[in-house]
Amino acid sequence: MEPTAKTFRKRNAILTCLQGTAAHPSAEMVHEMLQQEHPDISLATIYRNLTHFKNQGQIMSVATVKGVERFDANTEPHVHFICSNCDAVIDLHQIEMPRSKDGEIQRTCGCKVESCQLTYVGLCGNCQE
Amino acid sequence: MEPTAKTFRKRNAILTCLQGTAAHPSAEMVHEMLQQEHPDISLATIYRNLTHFKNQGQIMSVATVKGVERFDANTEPHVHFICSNCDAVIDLHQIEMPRSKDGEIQRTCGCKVESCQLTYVGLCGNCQE
DNA sequence: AAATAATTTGCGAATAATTCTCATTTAGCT
DNA sequence: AGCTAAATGAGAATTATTCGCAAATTATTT
Repeated sequence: MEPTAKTFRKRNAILTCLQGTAAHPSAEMVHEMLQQEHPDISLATIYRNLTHFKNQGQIMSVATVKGVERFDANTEPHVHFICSNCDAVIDLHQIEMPRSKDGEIQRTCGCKVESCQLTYVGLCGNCQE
Repeated sequence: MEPTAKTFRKRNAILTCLQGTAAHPSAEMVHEMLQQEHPDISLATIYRNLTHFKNQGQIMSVATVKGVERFDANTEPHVHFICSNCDAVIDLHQIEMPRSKDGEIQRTCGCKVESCQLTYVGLCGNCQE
């Protein structure tokens, strides 16, 4: 069965939601954001599709903030900042990722690198007063 | 009340356990590791003391792997590798942390950096066959 | 050393995030 | 329309973590 425009309406809504936000939302946040458009969408559907897209490589999990997983439709490696007060997850596009050390890691410990995350933690502008 | 040798026997056992391992264990893993020494120790005590030490800055949470928080008694910033197959958390002492960009982050987005984590994900030596 | 106060602990219940089951719906194909 | 496969909703189940409280341990005072 080939996917068409009408297929997977809610599934697509979830991906579109993620692509249209910079908030790096959790499953619950996506659920809330979709209430207008799809008031009957189930939380289970959100979770199911988030793992689906994650497996497909269309989204990635960028962090677990206070026990809650946060997602990003931008799968290009980039740096994040997490506010330990308000739990905001913010892109730091200005900061560049350190150049890949995959070869060195493979050589020194035998580990095969597939991805890399650089995350700063602290207080965002709002939470500093 | 001043702490003495006899005080906080189980509390100290938990810290010692963390200091003596490179496994970056979860609460449950610490619980298992202490079974010999303290067969009656409760999981709640592990959790309580892990948060206690974390608040004191004596340990830190280094990652959440498949929904489970992992701890490290080495609070010096250093790089980690997480195996997505066996969930091992490995120190990459050879790889250096990128030099602190705190000033640049403060300037560009107003965020005040308190800590930083660099984490590689992939397959460890054992899990590559 | 006994009495008292403060802290830590064990146990089991409570919470919260996530996953699972299964019946129902929806979409695509004939 | 009828058939098949995939997606969904609802609520139950699972899992990690926290909480409440009484009992135990340790420290402090007498």
